[in-house]
Amino acid sequence: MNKVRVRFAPSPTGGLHLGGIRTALYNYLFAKKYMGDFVLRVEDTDQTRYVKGAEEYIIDCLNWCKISPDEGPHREGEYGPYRQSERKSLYKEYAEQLVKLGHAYYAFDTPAEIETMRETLKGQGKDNLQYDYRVRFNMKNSLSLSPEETEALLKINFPHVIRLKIERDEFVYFKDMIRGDIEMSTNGLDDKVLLKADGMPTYHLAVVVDDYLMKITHAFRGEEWLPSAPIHVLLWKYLGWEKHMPEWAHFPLILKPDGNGKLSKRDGERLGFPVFAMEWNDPVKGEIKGFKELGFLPEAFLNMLAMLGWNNGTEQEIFSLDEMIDQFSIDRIHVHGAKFDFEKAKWYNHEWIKKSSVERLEHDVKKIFEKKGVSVSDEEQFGSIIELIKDRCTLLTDFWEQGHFFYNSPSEIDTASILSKWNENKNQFFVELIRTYSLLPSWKSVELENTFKEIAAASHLKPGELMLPFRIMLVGGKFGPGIFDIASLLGKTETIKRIEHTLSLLNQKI
RNA sequence: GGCGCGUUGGUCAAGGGGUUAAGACGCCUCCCUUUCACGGAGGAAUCACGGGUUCGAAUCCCGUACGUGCUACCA
Repeated sequence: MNKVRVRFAPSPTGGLHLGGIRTALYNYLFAKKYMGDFVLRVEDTDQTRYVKGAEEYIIDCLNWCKISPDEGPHREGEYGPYRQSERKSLYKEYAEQLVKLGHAYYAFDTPAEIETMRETLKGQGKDNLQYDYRVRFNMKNSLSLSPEETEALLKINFPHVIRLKIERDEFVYFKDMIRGDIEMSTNGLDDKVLLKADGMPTYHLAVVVDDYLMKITHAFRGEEWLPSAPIHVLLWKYLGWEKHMPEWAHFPLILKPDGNGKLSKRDGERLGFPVFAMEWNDPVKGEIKGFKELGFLPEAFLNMLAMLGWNNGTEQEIFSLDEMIDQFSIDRIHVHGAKFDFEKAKWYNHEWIKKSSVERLEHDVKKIFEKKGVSVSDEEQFGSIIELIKDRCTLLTDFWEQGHFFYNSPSEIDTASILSKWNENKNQFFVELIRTYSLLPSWKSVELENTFKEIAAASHLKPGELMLPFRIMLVGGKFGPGIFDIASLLGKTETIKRIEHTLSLLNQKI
């Protein structure tokens, strides 16, 4: 059996969204499972939609997700070039071969003429406005023109395209690895343009030629391609490559969480969640944040994406990339689309943060702190802080909210919550606490707690009544992990400083 | 409109003739915690509809409805 080769073939037209990454992921998983190659092919045949920087961005996203392609424009293999625009001359050759074989023809119609044809059809009450077997002999093409006329037009380089001649009343059969046997009539198909007037191929020609030349064994793509699959199957046949045709699989779509339709790039801003993997600097709309910037771990992002359309049949929901490679199978991919749920996406991230080691998180969290103007000097303390708070962080960015008070003393202190039940006894307790704490030989969480409780008992106060004030003194409000853990990590000097500070605030207010 | 593909709680889903129809997210209650989370225990909530086939259908067949995709010199 041939070596498995799959490809991810995005168009460099802007940010890479969820669906794109998932397609890349499934391709990657399949390739790695069968020790095959994962190829990146840039489908930049539409010059009008080309966006500068999009290609590099796509590669950056794949790298962030750790599903980097084995071959691509950034890493040439033996099947390059990997940009379709650089393969332009190849396609023409095959398109002309199809003309010679009688499966395609030159068409010289201007856009206006095609528009007229559609208007006429509409006028006749037809609702099928396609350029197909019903109208092609009335149009200006090498089928309706004499060979001499055609030759003359080609000679003066009259703008033209090459169209596939779709025969009527034929049936195309093919097998989809997810959906099984599929049969479609050619009657609904139009004579697709194969080669555009600018000499660039359309997707239909390019995908077949490139998959053949790049020795692709399995062609996976979104479900939106299913209706045009017969065109591709026909092309494989007409070009005489039928024996080399890849196996097909069409992935279900990712749908909008609210109403209807597939998730689009616009839905993110409308619904308040990211749709791109990473921040995309749109030339028109400016910066659009991605999952990365929002604080997602790539492991979680991929895990979430994988489960949106696939599972291994067990209750397991958390998978590492390696586990996914091990467990993946195309036939367990679902056949229907799934609505994207941002809440569930966050849940995956939370799970991944909880199970990640300090070593794994350190670097990312440090960058977030640095962005906020805090430079971490004590690595060991920082690690302990991460360990202490990671269970309460859903996003990486939550580490700041949960941990900033270790580095900055609270700018606002919720004295109101203390004041309502404040009295001289409590004040005395904290004065005594400062005195005792400052004499403490070691500064461990348990000892701090024991000492605290002993003094409370001696003062005839319930520790519970004192812990909330203590918490507010140290962090400013009613939040955060265990208060003695906080004090322990804060250190003696800082702890005492914060108690004194709040005490003086309280005295002013009484 | 035509053609294709779908349809299990609000969402993601397991299940493919006999099940009390798993599990997860979210929501609610309680426990733990004298903060908030985490964790633990419970709860509400589902087989689109109508016909068949069958002793028996969420599971098979047909129809309808609904959803979704395609119907470009875009991918």
